[in-house]
Amino acid sequence: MARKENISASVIKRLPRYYRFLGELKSAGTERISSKELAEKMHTTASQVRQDFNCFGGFGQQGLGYNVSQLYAEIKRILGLNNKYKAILIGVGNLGRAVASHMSFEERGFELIGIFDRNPALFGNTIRGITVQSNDDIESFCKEHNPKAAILCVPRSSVGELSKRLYNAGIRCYWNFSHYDISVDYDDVIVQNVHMSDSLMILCYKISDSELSRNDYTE
Amino acid sequence: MARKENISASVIKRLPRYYRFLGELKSAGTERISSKELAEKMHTTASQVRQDFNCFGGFGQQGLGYNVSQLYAEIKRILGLNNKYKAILIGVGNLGRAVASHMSFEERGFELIGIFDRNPALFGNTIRGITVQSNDDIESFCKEHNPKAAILCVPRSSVGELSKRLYNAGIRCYWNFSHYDISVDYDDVIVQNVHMSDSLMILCYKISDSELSRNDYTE
DNA sequence: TAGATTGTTAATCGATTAACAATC
DNA sequence: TAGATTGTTAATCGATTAACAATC
Repeated sequence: MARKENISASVIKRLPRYYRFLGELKSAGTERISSKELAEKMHTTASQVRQDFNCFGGFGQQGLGYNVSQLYAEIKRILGLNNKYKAILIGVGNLGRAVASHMSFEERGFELIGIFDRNPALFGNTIRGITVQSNDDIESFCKEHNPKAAILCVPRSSVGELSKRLYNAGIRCYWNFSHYDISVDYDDVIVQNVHMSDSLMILCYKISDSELSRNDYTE
Repeated sequence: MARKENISASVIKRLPRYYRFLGELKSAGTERISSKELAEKMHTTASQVRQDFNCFGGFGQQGLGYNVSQLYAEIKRILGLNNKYKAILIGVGNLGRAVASHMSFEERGFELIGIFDRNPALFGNTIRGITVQSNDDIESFCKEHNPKAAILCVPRSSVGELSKRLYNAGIRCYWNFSHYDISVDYDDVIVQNVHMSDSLMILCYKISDSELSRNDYTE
């Protein structure tokens, strides 16, 4: 089957996890795997595994299952990880520094080409061989290097103004760590949020909910 | 209506976002808001807003809408943010340091009571007034203080062994930043993942997919 | 009272699971 | 060929949206 027209967000969200598990299998030297085996490993269902892969065309062999290396390569291609989208990072607090220094951009389809902060004390520092520049230089830098994406590691209060500047400088793709909804301001942007606080609140909900249910039993 | 028995994950995921927007409205001095207005602000639908809130009982007034402060307080209660779950953090790299020093645990239902690392060079450092201790002391610390949750900011390769130790020390709730699926090992744990790499790969997918579609038009 | 907006039920839409013919 | 497992269609389940009676 050919690639489906519109892949649902549910499917896309699962792709990185498939990619991870297949990467492990590949490293472990496993050559073939059936949808049933993979589903058991990942705590999901064989039906879902097959449905997911078949959104992009059939990669398996009836009677034999899937070739691990081939499937791994296909998912890599589907995710677009062979790209080298130029990205700049803004905000070199602890979080920005963690992202800049430890994230494997090259393996995730990106290339970090610029780092910016508003604090003069940080200008000139290098992270990963990249010199931290002033936020004031963002526009000229974008004009010269045309980055595709911006990584926002600045406080919530700065994002409104900053995203406006980045938008005007031609950037339409954002990896947003701030507590701010960029997609509410623009509708022609691609935004991927990492809302850590939201995640912590959901953990809190799960814990308190589990305690509620426990009380239901004992009372 | 009384609280529904099982709240779906879809609804729960939206709660922190409601909480954020209502917090802003409250700060701005808005006293009442209708599901329609809130939906427009948040780029969602009035139906969904009302359905979501009605999972937990009716907080609105027919003809008048919702009282912002009251609704804010209700969602806070629902999320369990009034709790003070004791948490320990393991791994003081840049990411661990960012989380330890900047996350508003108190406003998210948690209290950070211990920080651990395996690197002796860090022992004795203080973050947020908390002294970094050796990973070796985790068991005795847990025995004494009984933390509810563990925050994992260690590399993927350490999580298998570490989560086993934490599990044996009685911890069942994990906020996991590592690239590792704890829930695959245990089925009586509560895990909330922040998989930053997965998020970056999804951004990559979205970008490359948007470029594919553009090519479809021009060809 | 009339207008507005909720709470809630019904309809629609989409995602997951089950089933099975195709085929390696 | 027989057994296994895919690709794909059909059935089920759940989530979202629409509609409207209840009521402030």
